[in-house]
This record gives sequence, C-alpha cells and structure tokens, in this order.
Amino acid sequence: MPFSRGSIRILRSGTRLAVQGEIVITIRDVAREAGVSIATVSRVINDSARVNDDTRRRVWDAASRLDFWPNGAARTLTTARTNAIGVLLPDLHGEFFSEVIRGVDRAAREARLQVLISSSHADTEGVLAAARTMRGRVDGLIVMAPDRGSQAAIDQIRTRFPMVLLNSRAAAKGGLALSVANYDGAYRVARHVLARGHGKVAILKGPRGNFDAEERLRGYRKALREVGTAATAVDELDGDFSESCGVIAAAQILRMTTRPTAVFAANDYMAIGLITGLREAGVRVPADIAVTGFDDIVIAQYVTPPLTTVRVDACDMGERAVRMLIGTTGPETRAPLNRKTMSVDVVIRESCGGATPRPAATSTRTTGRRTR
Amino acid sequence: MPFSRGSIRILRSGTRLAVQGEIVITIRDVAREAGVSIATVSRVINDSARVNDDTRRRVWDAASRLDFWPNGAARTLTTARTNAIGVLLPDLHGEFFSEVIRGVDRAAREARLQVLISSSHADTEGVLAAARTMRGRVDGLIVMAPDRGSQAAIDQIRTRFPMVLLNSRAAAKGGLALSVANYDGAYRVARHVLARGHGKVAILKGPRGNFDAEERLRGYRKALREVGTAATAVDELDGDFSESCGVIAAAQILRMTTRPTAVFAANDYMAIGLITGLREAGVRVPADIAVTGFDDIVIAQYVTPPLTTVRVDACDMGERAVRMLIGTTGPETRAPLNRKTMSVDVVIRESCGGATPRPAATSTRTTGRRTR
DNA sequence: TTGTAAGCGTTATCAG
DNA sequence: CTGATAACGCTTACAA
Repeated sequence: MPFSRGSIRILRSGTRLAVQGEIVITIRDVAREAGVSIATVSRVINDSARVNDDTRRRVWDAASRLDFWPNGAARTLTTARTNAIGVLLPDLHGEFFSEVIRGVDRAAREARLQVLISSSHADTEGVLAAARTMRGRVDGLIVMAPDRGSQAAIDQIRTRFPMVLLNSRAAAKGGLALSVANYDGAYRVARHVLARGHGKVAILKGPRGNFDAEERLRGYRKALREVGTAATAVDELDGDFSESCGVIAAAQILRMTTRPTAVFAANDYMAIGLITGLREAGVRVPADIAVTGFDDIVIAQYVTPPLTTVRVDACDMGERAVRMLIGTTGPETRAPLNRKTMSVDVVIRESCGGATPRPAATSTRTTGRRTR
Repeated sequence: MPFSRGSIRILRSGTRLAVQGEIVITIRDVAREAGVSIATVSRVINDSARVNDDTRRRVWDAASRLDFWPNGAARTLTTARTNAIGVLLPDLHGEFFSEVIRGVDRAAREARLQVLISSSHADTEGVLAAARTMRGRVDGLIVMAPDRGSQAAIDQIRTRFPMVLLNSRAAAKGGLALSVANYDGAYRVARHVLARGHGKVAILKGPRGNFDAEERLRGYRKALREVGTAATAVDELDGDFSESCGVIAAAQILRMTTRPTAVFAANDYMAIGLITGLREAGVRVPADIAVTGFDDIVIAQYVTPPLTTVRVDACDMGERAVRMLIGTTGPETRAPLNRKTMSVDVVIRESCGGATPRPAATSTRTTGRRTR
C-alpha cells in the first residue's frame, strides 16, 4: 500500500479489552489521500451537499482504499444524535423477553437504529444507573419496569430521554406507554373455561408486585365474581412465573382435601410445570383438572395436552414500541399515541377441556420460522 | 431552583425521535455551579486524582443538585474507550440465542460494560455493515456467523476490533473463538441410542450451510458408521431448525414404506415438532420410533415424552465469550485461549427409549428461575 | 464547489 | 491541589 494507512494506536494500559493494535483511520486520512479538505470528505460520505462529481469519486476511492469506518462517537458529539435506542428490561429470561427484543431489533434495523440492551433491573437504582450510562449513547429509551417502585426513576428518566414505557404500572403522566391487555385476556380465558361449570377453582399467581401478574389476577377474579355461585371456593397459589413453581403448585394441589377442577396459571411456564406435576401424580388434564396459561409461548401447542392460553405477540410489542419512540406509528394509527394497549387472543386448546361452549380461534403459530 | 439548570436544546428537525425538549447539563454547568474549573469536576466524578475534600464535596453537591449525567460519546472521544461491547448475531429467534444474549448481558454487567446488539445477519454484507456502524461505539465484538461466506467479513472486522467468534466455521487465523462441541455431542447421543440396536435410522438435518448443523450431522454419521452393519439404511431429511419442519418430517416418515426406528433431530425444536407429528398419526414415541434432539431447551423436559437431547449451556457461552473478549478468563483457565470448545452433556430422557444400556445424567434444570 | 474553523462534552497534559 | 487548554473525530456555518 503506497499511501499512509493511518496510525496504529496502542490503547492505554487502563484499557480492559485486550486490544493489540488497531487500525484507526479518520476522516483526515481520507482527506489527505483524496487531496481534499475534511469538510469535503464529510459532505461526500454523508451526501449532505453538492460536491463535484469528480471530487466525489476521488473521495469515495480514497475512503474505500483506506477502508474508512466513521467514528460514531464523534458523529454523535457534533450532531447530538446517536441513531441508537436503549432498551431497559427487568430480566432477559424467558421467551417473552427474547421476543420483545427481537421485535425491537427488527424495527430498529428497519429504521437504521442501533439497539443498546440492558437488563436485570429489579430496582429503581438499577434502572436509573443504566439510563444514566446511556446518556450520549442513545436517542431514546424503551423501558420495561413491571415491578413496583420504579416510578421515581422513570419520572427522572423522562426528563432526559424520549421514552416508551412497556407493560408498566406507571401512571404515565403524558408519556408514551404500551401495554398488554392482561386484564382482558385473563378475564376472557377464565370466562371461557368457567362456562363449563366448575365447583372449585384455583389461581396460580405471578410474582408479587409484578404488574402483569396483578392485572391477570384481577381479570381472573372478575370472571369468577361474575360466574358467582358456580365457583364458590377459590384458592390463590403463589408463583413466580417459573416452570418449577408450577411443579410445586401441583404438589400443593395434590395435598388438598378438595382439589380444584380448574387452575388458571398466570403464565405458560407455570402452567406447563403444573401439568407435568399433575400428570406425574396420575391426575388427568383436563379430565380431572383443567389448566390454562398465559402468553402462548411457542411450545404451548406442543405440550401434552396442548395448552389453552392467551396469545401475546411480544415481538409485535417490541416493534411497536420502537415505532412509538421514533414517532413513526405507521399508517394504521394516527391517533394520539400516549397510551396503547396490545390486544390479545384467547387460544383454546385441549388443556382446558376443549372448545366448549363455542369454538374459538386456534393457533396459527406453525409457520416455518428459522429458530437457530 | 436558584441556579442555572442548563439549556433546553431543541433538536434539529432532521431528528427522528420525537424529542420535545431535553435537559442538557454538561460538566461546564456543574463547574459553574460549584465554582471550580471543568478539569476539577472531571477529576471528581472520575475519582481520577487527588482533590481537596471540601472541593470534592462542593462538586458532588453541584452535580447532584443539577442531576448531571455525563455524556458517553464525549468520554469515548477523549478516552478512546466506549465501555461497550457489540454482539452480532444471525437471528434473534429461539431460546438458544436469547440465552446467549442473557449470558452476554450478565457478564457485561459484571464488567460494567454496555451491550450493543445487532441481529439477522445472514450475509457477509450485513455483518460488515453492522460492524462498521459500531466503530466508535464498542470496544470489541462478539460475532456469531454460523453460515458460510462470512469469512471475508470476519477477517476485515478483525483488523478493526478485538473480536470473539462464536460457533463459527471460521478458520480463526489466530483470533479468539468459542464453540460448542456439536460433533462430540451428536456422536455421543447417537451412540447411546444405537446401542439398543436399530435397523433403520433417520437424521433430521439443520439448515444447509449452517455450521452447527453440519457438525452435528458429522457426529451422527460417525456414530452410525461405527455401529456398522446394525444400521444399514440411513435417511437424511432436510430441516431448518424450526418446529414446523419437524412436523413436515413426520409426514415424510409416515409415507415411507419402511419407517426408521430412530430419528436424530439436529435441534430440539425440530424434535418436538417431529414427536407431535408422529403422535398425531398414532405413532408411539419411543416405542415405535425413538427421537432425540439437541440443545436441551427449557421445555425439552416437559414435552411428552420428555426429550433425550444434548445440553448446550448457551448462557454460559455468552458469559465466556465476554470474558474471553475482555481477557479476563477467570481463574479456571490460564491456557492460551485462542480457541475454546464448550463441552456438552448428553441428557437421556424417555423419548429415546430410556436410559439403556447404562444410566446417564438427568436434567437438573428445574431451579426456580424467574422467567418473566 | 470547496476550504477554514468553530464547536460538540469530555479527559489529560501541562503549568501554576 | 487546581486551572487553562489542547486534543478526540466529526459536522456545519461561514467564507472564499
């Protein structure tokens, strides 16, 4: 290579990453190589102003010869734009989250935005600290804080970033918020099952303080109240959204003198653990006990018996959140989008005793997705 | 508030995010508020040099009064460090990926590193473009490119970033690489099943060109070769790692005049689809046909029958990748860590006909994780 | 059409 | 111990 290829920068010893030497080529190197000023190089690579065709070509040639990669941090500093969005999540576990992230990534890619992810924020301080480090690195934030006590942090974040609140309790004082119709979904699936008549019913709750869990609980309760005398006794079992606590709940149920004939689990993982625990004890689902879940994770239709549940399109939720954030809500909605709720579908499968009294939507979730 | 609270910056109209007005407080505001120079403020907030206790307190007071959030981009520009790592993935779908991301996030959090994620890079250009936009935004990259043809891009990226290659074919000319013992795992699970004696065996392959899929295929084939005369006929069915193609494969098998008595699926999703398809046609698993998977996704132990598979700790892989990248491999390994392979466990459950001839490890994956 | 130069918000190197 | 001030790599008025 006959020309200067920029300098090899040896990073300072404080550097954590084990960099040996890294080729660093700046706009200045390109300018020198092309025989123009750095301003012209900038204009060319950003296509931001009229540049002589010949000059333009020279610059592009130089840039590709040197394989120039613009520095994002420098751009950010001058433009006050990062072209990135941040996502703050409580925990990255479970299919629900990964689907949300997938949706976010998808919509972000479409809008040519990068995605910064930070998870496991149970407490206010964690969320706030994460948001803080994102200053100067993202243009906006998508925050999911289903637990109590994050309100203060959220309010503070809102003064610093455009933000969309996902599935959170937060009162949303004028902010953007997107949530799942937890209450509605729980109510509807419970109504469906209760229509068959059940004398004793149990509810397997989600984590205490979790907003989704609470909303679903409210929905179940409402359905039970409406059915009134039919379901006289209701047990509420504690759960934490994990499969294993479903297994534990099964054991609790087995110990009851009068077992429930239906159990509403606040999510699919718990429902699956519950079914497994019951089956191993020789209890038939749904013949002896009907079970329902929530979320419609991919596997719900493949367990035995296939799980009656409520479909939440987490991927779509992620996509929408991004669109809300960038203000491009698409043609379908021109409404003032302060608060939005994602509707859900009740998916009736065998675990609740079948599609009585009326047939309901069945899953179409079998398209050929590539999963790895 | 009696003091200047910084300026409200109205972002340029070109801005995509719907910012109204954003409080922007810089180190300069803090310096003015505290009555010191910006250099001193910097020293205090970074704790980078001795500062008079009184001055220090004044600065902290001013900073918190103004609620100063340092700008990451500016820091990056002067220090040449981002304190962030980038992750380039082929697709964010499926539990395997989400677990990898979880591991990455975990280890990154521990090392106080941010995580930039970019997925759906099927082709060389996509990977390269993503890496390019990360210049100045990350200190290093974790790249997963299981498909063919990414080699050129990877070589180019390596000149710009410290990088760890995940589960990739790449010849790794001196670079860091981490992969799963696909070959070994497939071989071992196949040997186990074949020990029961099978006259006809089928393999449900993963996507063409996918490195994991190819390695697993090699492993199965080797086991079959070794058993020799026992398994005379082997069918290789095409798959793409999705549940639905497992269902399709079941249909294909049902049409065969001589059905296989064992099927090795290259991942769990396909195995589950396969089992479902077979069962719906009245074929018993494992009595009529034994089935195995790969990955040991959470749900594998909950399907009916529980799935014999190969456990890959994807979360751990993500964590290790980060540690390799930051050169902190932990006390357990001081070996030259150019290439590393994650060992796998064969998990024998019912879907292959049980633990014959010798008992094998069973899943311990039932700890109370919180999944949502 | 192009070049010069002033920032952007920090950190780091000097003097004091 | 503290304060000026020069980078960092880029964009963008403003001049030429």
